[in-house]
Order: sequence, then C-alpha cells, then structure tokens
Amino acid sequence: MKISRSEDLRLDCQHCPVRHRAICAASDDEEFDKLNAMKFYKSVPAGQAVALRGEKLDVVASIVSGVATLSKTTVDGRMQITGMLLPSDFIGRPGRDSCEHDISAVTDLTLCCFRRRPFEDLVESASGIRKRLLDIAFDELDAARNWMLLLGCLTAREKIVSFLMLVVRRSALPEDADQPVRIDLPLSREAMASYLGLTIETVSRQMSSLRKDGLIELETARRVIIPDTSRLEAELENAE
Amino acid sequence: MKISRSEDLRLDCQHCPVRHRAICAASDDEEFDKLNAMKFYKSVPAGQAVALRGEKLDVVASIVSGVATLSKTTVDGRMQITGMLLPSDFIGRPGRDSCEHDISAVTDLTLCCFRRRPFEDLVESASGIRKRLLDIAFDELDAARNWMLLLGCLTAREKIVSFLMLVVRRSALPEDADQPVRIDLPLSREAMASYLGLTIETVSRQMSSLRKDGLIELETARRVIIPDTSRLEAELENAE
DNA sequence: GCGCCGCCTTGATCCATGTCAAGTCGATCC
DNA sequence: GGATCGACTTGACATGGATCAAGGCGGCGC
Repeated sequence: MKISRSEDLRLDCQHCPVRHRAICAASDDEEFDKLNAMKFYKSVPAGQAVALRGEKLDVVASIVSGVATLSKTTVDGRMQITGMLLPSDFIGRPGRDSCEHDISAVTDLTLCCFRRRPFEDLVESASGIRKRLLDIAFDELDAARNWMLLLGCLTAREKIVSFLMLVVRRSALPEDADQPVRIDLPLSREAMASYLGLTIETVSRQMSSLRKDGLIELETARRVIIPDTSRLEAELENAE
Repeated sequence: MKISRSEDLRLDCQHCPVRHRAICAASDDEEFDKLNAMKFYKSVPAGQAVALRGEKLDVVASIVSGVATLSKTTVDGRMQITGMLLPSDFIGRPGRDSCEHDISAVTDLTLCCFRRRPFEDLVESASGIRKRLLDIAFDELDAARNWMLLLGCLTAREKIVSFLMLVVRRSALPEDADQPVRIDLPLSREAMASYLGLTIETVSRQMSSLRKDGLIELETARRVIIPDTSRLEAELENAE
C-alpha cells in the first residue's frame, strides 16, 4: 500500500521543513513531543478556501508547504489581501473561535493542524510554545504595520519592488554575493494587485517598466530573474 | 505640599480609568497587586516623542490618558501613521528591546509604565496578564489588517467616514439611541491625513463635503457633531 | 486692538493610477 | 494543427486625489 505524502510527513516532525521556524521552533523535546502527538495534517487544493470570514474555526495550523492568502472583501467586491502566508506561517487565533478573514489556498497546501482547545491548553502549560506564539503575533503585527506604510505612502513602482524583494527574502536563497537571482512569484498578477492596493493593469505595466529598465527579466510571467538585487533594492532608497 | 496628578494616580489603581481595558484587565487580585507594585507613571508633554524608531526601549506601558501615534517615515519624508493609541492601549513589545516605530505624544500623555524585564517575568508567571497580552497583540493585528483594507481599497470619503466612526466608537458614549453625537477629533488634519493615507487638503475637502451633505456639523475644526450616526455609517454600506 | 503664526479651507491645475477595451501568449484538449 | 480558455500585456482615455497657491480664522503676545 502506498503511503500518501501527508501520512509520510506525519511520521516525522524531525524532518519537517518548517521545524525551526514554525510554532514549534522554540520548543524543547517534551513540548515537541506533545505537539507531535496532537498534530494532524490536512491538504487543501489550490484555489479552495481554508476558512471564510465569520466562519467557525476550531483549528490552528502552521503551513508546511504551499502559499495561502488572508484577505478582506467589501460588500461591493473590492478586495484587499492583508497577508501572504508562506511555509512556517501560522493560521488561526488562540482564544477566539471565529475567523476574521478569508483564508485561501493559492497553491496546494499542506497544513500541520492542531485542534484549538487542546492547543490553547498547551499554550498555557508550555512556555516555549507560548513564547513563540507571542513572538509570532508581534512579528505579524510589525509586518502588518510595515505594509501599511507601503499601502499608504509608496508609489506603484516602489510597491512592486518591495514585493519582489519580499519574495527574494522569503525564498531564503543561500547565495550572499550579488549573483543573479531567480524567483517564482507565489501570486498571480491579480493577487499581487490586491496585496499591493493596485490594479492588475498597473502591476503588469510596472513589471514591464522594470523589465525595460533592465532591473528584472521575465523568464515567464511568474518566473523572474533579478540580475542584480542591490540595483533593484536601490529603487527603494527613498522609500523604506 | 501639593500632590501632582501623577502621584495621585499612583496611589490608586482601583480607580484607574483604564483598569478594565488595559493590560491588567484580566488579572486577579494577586497579579493586580504585583502590577501595582511594579508600575510607575510617566508624563509626556504633547508633541514630544515617547520613543523613536530603532531606539532602545526598556519599558512597556499602558496609556492612562491622552493620545499617541505610532508612525513610520520614509527617508524622503513621507509618513504613515500606523496606529492611533488611546487610553488603555498598550505600548512596547515584550521580548524585544528596540522599537520598530516612532511613538509620539499627540496630547499630553500619562503612561503607566513597567520596566520590561520584570514585566516579562511577570508575563511568564501570571496567566491573566499573559492572556491579556496575547489578546491585545491579536486584537492589534486584526485592527492593523482592517486598516490595510481601508488604505488599499477605500475612497477618500469612505476613509474619513471610517475614521469618524472609529472615534465615535472609541469615545464610548453611553447613549444608544440615535441622538446627535459630539466628538472631539484626537488628531489634527495633518495627522488624520497621514493615518488615512491622504493629503491634508483632501481630508479638509472631504470634511467640507460631508458638512455640505448634512452628515456632520463642524462646531470647530476639531469638534464635530454627528446629527445621525446611522446616516453617516450608511456611507460605508459598500465598504466594510 | 493688532500683528503674527499655526492650522485649516478653498480653488486651479496636474498626474499617477484606475477604467475600459483589445490584443498576445501559452497551455490544454480534441 | 487549431479551437478554446485563462492569465497576462498593452493602449487610449478618464478621474480621484495630489500638488501648488492663495486666503481665512482663531488664539496669543504685546
């Protein structure tokens, strides 16, 4: 019998790709074992909702693989993506049973889930998890506030460059030198637009403009080569 | 000898105006006494910085009275106010000794301060404080993400109306009926502009436009009367 | 009272970005 | 191969809000 990929991961937290960055990162062996015993994996196919705003949400989770978005939508259909969730990012809110955002799988997603109640109890008793959770919350808060600067003050070009640099950073590429970097954009043009508070056409135009200026190359629409990251980052010298 | 207002407050947490909303809100008597023993008051005059970005910050604090802002500034001087802090709001980040934002006193400020290290220890041992802190962090995160929707998607008029309704809500007015409401704007036009991602002229024009439409009256530039809050809120029917 | 100074308002104009409308490109299916 | 479809790009034009500029108004010192 074939073991599914999910089952496979279940067997082995030690080799989990997000072991050292997710909610379990600051845990000692004892806490780690408890988390291990509680966890269960869940797959969500690309395009599907993980949870909808206002919905009851009785799990919290870490993203093991894939990309998700947090978003809010106005009644007349304007949408703002308020967060892009990458592997190791945390989903859900301990101490609250309903969801404030729409959470959508952008790609196929593997989630490492915990039922909320037992997880909350564990947070109470396990100081490593507790500290990590608090740190995650404050890190997210700082990130959200930084994004407010982007949404409120930056030009369309600066927004695009900021986004590209964010992807470069989160790609955690080993190279330190100013080698050309190739990145796969985790979001479609439409999702980028929504994340950056722009329209899809403006995103597309700015990407073309950066290409014309030699700051990026477009291998495909979603695959970008940055010949010189420091030159791209220099576009932000007035922002930041 | 005259006792200053700060000294006066020091003597009596029980009658503290933010007792039931600040970091101490979920504490039992024992925790409360510990906080009480640790706390010290600090006054900051209007216009002065509480802390600057990158600065070392060895205290955390609750706002007892007054208004402060969190903000970020680009190197070329564009500024985004990322948060408006009102009485009971929390300043600082346990587990981190430096400050990510500029924090400024908009009005004269009374802060209830705790040295960070002992406070962190108390967070470890006192579950009421710990829970409150986590809740505060997640509430702030939700608020920040809601603000991202405002910055990214709403029109200037919707932004202004959202701000006015925010002030109404935080004013915690006792009336439930649709009585006319009078509010004092905590921020100048300039600060409103920065908070809403607009320019001062646009803020001013939108305020005038709301006045012409009979949705608000301007007793002075900073003192607003809202004859019918539900009619004002109806301006947001497409947003939200 | 008068002059000064911040803060706010209003008007005229501009421009970055949105909107509307065609394409183009690449993948998939038959 | 060609039809189809979704994702992206490009062009032409419109516009909301920014920018530039000129007052108005209220508080404060003298």
